[in-house]
Amino acid sequence: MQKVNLKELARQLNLSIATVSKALRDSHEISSKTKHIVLEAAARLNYTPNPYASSLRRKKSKTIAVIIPEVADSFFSLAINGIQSVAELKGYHVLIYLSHEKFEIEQSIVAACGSGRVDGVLISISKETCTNDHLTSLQSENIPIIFFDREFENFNTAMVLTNDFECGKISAEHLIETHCKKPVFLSASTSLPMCTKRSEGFLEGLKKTAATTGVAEPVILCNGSDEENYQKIIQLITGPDVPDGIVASVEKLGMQVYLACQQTGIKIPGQIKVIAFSTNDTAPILNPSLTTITQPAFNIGKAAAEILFKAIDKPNYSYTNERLVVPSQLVKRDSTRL
Amino acid sequence: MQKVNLKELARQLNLSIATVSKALRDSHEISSKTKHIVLEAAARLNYTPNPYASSLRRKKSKTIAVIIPEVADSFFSLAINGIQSVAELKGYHVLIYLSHEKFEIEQSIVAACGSGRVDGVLISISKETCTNDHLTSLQSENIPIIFFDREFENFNTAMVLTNDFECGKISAEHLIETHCKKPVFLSASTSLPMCTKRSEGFLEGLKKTAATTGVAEPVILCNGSDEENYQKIIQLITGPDVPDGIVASVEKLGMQVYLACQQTGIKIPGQIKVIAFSTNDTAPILNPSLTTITQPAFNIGKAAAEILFKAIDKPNYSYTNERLVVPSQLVKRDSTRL
DNA sequence: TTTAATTACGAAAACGATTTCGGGATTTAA
DNA sequence: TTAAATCCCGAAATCGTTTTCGTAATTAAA
Repeated sequence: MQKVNLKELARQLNLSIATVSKALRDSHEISSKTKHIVLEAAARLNYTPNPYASSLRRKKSKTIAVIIPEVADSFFSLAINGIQSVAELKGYHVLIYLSHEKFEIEQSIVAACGSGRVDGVLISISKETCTNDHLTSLQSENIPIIFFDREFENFNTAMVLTNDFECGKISAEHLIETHCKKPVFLSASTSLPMCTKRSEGFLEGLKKTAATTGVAEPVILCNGSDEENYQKIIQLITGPDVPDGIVASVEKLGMQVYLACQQTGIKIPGQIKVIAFSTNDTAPILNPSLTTITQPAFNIGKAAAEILFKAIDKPNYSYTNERLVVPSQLVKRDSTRL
Repeated sequence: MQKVNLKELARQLNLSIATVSKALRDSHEISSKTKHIVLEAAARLNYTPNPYASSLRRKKSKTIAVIIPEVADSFFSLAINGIQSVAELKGYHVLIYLSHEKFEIEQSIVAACGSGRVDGVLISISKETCTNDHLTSLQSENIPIIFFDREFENFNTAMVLTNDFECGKISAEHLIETHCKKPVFLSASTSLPMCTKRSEGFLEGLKKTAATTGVAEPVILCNGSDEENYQKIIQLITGPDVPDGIVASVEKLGMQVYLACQQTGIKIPGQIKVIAFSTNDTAPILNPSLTTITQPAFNIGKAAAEILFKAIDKPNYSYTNERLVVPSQLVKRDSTRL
C-alpha cells in the first residue's frame, strides 16, 4: 500500500503515463469515459501525486514562507492564523521560520527560500536587520516578498502595517487626558520603524502639554534581554524621576511593567497609568484590566497573504507599491482610569 | 542573477554535471583541487541547489509537518518554538497546518503529508477525530507520526504527553485543601484523552472528601463555541447549585471563568476558587493572579521533535513504543488563596 | 616490465510528474 | 468520394539533482 505513482497507475490501466496525467488534470484532450476510469482507479489505489516532481516540472511549489522573529508573542500567533486562513483557501502550504531577532539567521532563512523552494515570502524583519541584500537577491529571483507589521525602510516592496505613529500619538494624548504629567514610552528597539514610529508619535502627542512638564527623557530604550529590561523598569519606577504614565511599545514590556509594579507595590493606575501595545486577550482580566492599543493581528496577516497571492497569481502585477494600513484601536480599561 | 543550476555551473567550469555535484557534496571521488574550484564558483555565482529536484532524487524532503488544532492557544505557540528549536539544528523545514478541530480538515492535511512531502509528522489531534485510518495510511508509507499533548488512543505510535490524570487529581486535592466543598471541573471535550484523563483524575481526587459533599454533577462539559461555553459558565455560577471551586481544563475556559466572574461580580477566590490548565505567562498578573497547572509546552514540543528525528534518522529504529511524560506543575497563586 | 590497484572524472540512467508534438481513427465539409 | 477538421491518445523531452558505472590516467605491487 504505497508508492503508487503515475507509471504504476498507467500500467494497471493499460494507458500511457501521459494520458493518465492529463486525465487527472482534467485535460480536454481526454475523453470523459477515460477520465472516469482513471479517476476511479486513482481513488481506489489511493494515488497522490508526488509534490516535488510536480514542483520541479511546473516550477511552482504551492508553498509560501512566513518568517517571523518569534512565535511566542500573541501578535504573531494571530497573524499566522490570518495567513493560514487564506493559504488554506488557495491550497498552499505554509513554512514557518523563526529568526529569533538575529540577522544572520534571517539571512540564511531567506537564502533557503530561494531556488524555488517557495513561491513567495511574508516577513516581519528582525531587530538586527540592517541591510537588505538578502531580500534583494530573493526579489531578483522573482519571488515576491511582503512585509507585515515590521518593514525594512528603503526596500521597495508591498507591506501591511498598522498606524503606528498615530497610535503612539493617541497613547500620549490619552495619558495626558488622564492627567499624567510625566509620561514615558518604553521602546523595544531603535531600529525597527514599527517601534520608532510609535515613539515618534508618542513624542508628537506630548507636544500638547506645556514644555515644562514631563520627565527629562520620555523615551526609554528597553532592547536588552527580558531580565535586563525588567531591571530597567524596576529602576525606572523606583528611581528619582518616576513617571506617572507608561506606554509599553510591545506586549512583553507591558507584562513586565505589571510584574514590576506588583513586585514593588506600586499601584496601577493610582501611582502609574499604563498602556500597552498588545493583542493578548487576557488584557480585560489583568489586575487591573489593561488599557491596550490593540493591533488587528489576524487581519494584518490575512491582508498580507492576500497581497502575496495576488503577486504570485499574476506575475506581471506590480505589487511592490501596495501599502496597506490596518488601524489599531485604543481600548480604554482600568489601568488608565482616573 | 538567477537560475544558475548545476548545468550552468558545470558549463562555466568546463566540468561535467556529475563532477560538480559530487564536488559540492564533498565526495571522495573528487580531488581537493577541483573541489576548491567548484566551491569558489558556486559561491561566486550564488548557486543554491533546487530543493525539489534534490528531494525527488533522494526521496528525502528535509521537511516535517506540524499539525495542530489552532495556533491561538499559548500552549501551541510554545510547543512550536520547541519543535523549531530542534528542527533548526537538524536543518529541517517546518510546515504548519491547522485543523481547526475539524476531522475532515485533519484528514486532508494528513493526506497531503503523504507521497514524500514530509519526512515525518508531529500531530496534536482534533477534538473531532474518531478514526485513525488517515494516520494508518500515512504510517504505511513509512512516514513516522508522533503525538504530542493530544494522543489518539489505540493507535500505536510514539507520544509525548504530560501527566494529565495526576494533574487532575492534584487540582481537586488543592481545591479541597483550600476548603472547597463543591468543586467542579470544566471539561473541553469528552473525546480527547488529554481532557478525559484530567477529569478522571479530578474525580479521583474528589474521592477524599465525604460523599455527601459536592455538587450533583462535578464534571461540566464545555465543548461548544466560545459564546456557548461562556453562557454555560454564567449559568453555572449564577445557578442554584453554584460551585465554590472551578478547574478549567484548558486555558481558554479559565479566561472565560474570569470574565464571567468579573461580569457577574462574583469574587475570586472569595466566592469561587479557580485553577486553570494554562501556560499563559499573564497568569501572575491577572486579577487576581491565577493558580495554574502549567504544562511544559516548549519541552513537550522539543521532546516530540527529538523522537521524530530519531525515527527519521534510523529507519529501523522502532520508535512506536516511546512514551514520554513530561510532568506539569501546580503553581499556587491568589485565585485559590484561603 | 607487467599487472593490479587507485584516483579523478564523465556519460547516462534514474526520481515522478508535465507538456509538446505527432499521428492514427473518426467525423464533417466539399 | 475525397479532403479537411476533430478527437484521443502515446512517445519522448524536460525540470535539476543524485548516483551508478565505466574508463582513462596515474600509482603501487609483483
